Amino acid sequence: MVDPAERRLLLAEAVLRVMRRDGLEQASVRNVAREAGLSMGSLRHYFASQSELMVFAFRTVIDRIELRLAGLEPEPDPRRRAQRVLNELLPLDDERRAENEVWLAFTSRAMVDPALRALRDEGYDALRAGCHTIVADLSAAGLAPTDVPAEAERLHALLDGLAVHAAMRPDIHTAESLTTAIARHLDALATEPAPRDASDRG
Amino acid sequence: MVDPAERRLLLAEAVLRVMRRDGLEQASVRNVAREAGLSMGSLRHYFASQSELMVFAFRTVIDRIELRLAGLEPEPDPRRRAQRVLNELLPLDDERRAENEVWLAFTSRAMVDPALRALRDEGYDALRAGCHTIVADLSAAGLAPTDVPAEAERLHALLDGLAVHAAMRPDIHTAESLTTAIARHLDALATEPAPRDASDRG
DNA sequence: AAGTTTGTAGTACAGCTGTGCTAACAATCA
DNA sequence: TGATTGTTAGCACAGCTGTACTACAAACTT
Repeated sequence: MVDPAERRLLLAEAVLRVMRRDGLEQASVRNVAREAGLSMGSLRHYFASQSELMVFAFRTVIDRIELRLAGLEPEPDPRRRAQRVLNELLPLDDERRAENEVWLAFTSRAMVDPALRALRDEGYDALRAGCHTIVADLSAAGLAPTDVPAEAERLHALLDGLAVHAAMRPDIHTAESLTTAIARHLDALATEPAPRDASDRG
Repeated sequence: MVDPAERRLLLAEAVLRVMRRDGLEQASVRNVAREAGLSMGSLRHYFASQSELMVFAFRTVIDRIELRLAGLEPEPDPRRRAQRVLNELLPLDDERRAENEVWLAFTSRAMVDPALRALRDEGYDALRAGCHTIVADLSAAGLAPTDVPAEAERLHALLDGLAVHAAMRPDIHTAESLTTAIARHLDALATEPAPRDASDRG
């Protein structure tokens, strides 16, 4: 007998493999069951519907990312801590490249699938909060402007933009170029710590 | 009799409507034909395959964006020109919000659909080139750092990141907040025109 | 030991898909 | 006039989809 929770994980991983190889629309109940080496009936024993399976697969990805972040060794220097956390979120190796592609597919699907929307928003909020913390710490150390919410939003957008670009053009956006891009942004934040006048925008 | 080119456009617009309302996977030959008020047979007269229809619909979106950019009135001041071009690329109104959602769906699909990949890369290259031009002009006027390729990449990622965020959370990312975010970035570029030392990154 | 729950498999069903095919109608040209 | 071409419609086909259902074995409970 296999642990049910473990079997659900195996099925979630089968979903992710199929999604990455053939696209989200190929992640049918049949294809996922075959990928996992199970029958349709078995799969349905663990997930009552396809939607449930998809939600669980997405949740698995989110959990994995959060676990990795929580496992980072403590780093007192805010600049180095920022770089490490952000590097952990970028698709620098194959495992995270896969997660990134899956994230993109789920994000797109969540535009029209209410069940996935809540999860997507959860991931969005978590990433936004993480960026806020990073910028707040940098700002407190004089390494970022004082307008923390604005800089957090900018960092968040930059991070997701880089992730999308890396998914689209993995040949151009190598691990090194992504890391460098983030490092450059953090450097730039440190050189403009003075609050700017908000009256001459537009 | 209707102009064939015009009818193809009508069908492409039907694709975009269905995609935005029900998701890309609902943009089947049948649904699109019904949306356009035509029979399946008629649709197939204009597009020999579903792939052809999709590619044409994507191309329509790209053409529309390029047309809008080309129609911008000339603006001598590089800072204001940058802001205007970038505002044109952000999902600030309903029409461009629709385009943005469609772009996201196509981008996701292009991960596994070779026919769309070429178009997606074309759009990516065009946007990248546009960002490069903007930054180069700003840099020449002393309003941006001298490392133009790096800053172009940063601006490009920021732009796409904001677009993704706006698609995910249109309630948070209003037209005003998007415009402000870009304006703030352009301001920030102007305050750090000195080239930075590349040796202490990481 | 009997009964109950849990896991696995297989099948059936209605509904959708893309595509190929045929037929009818309109317009143009010889 | 007849013939050809362009346009619209509709159907048939094979194949896939999610879900419901039954059947059977293994494990656990009482």
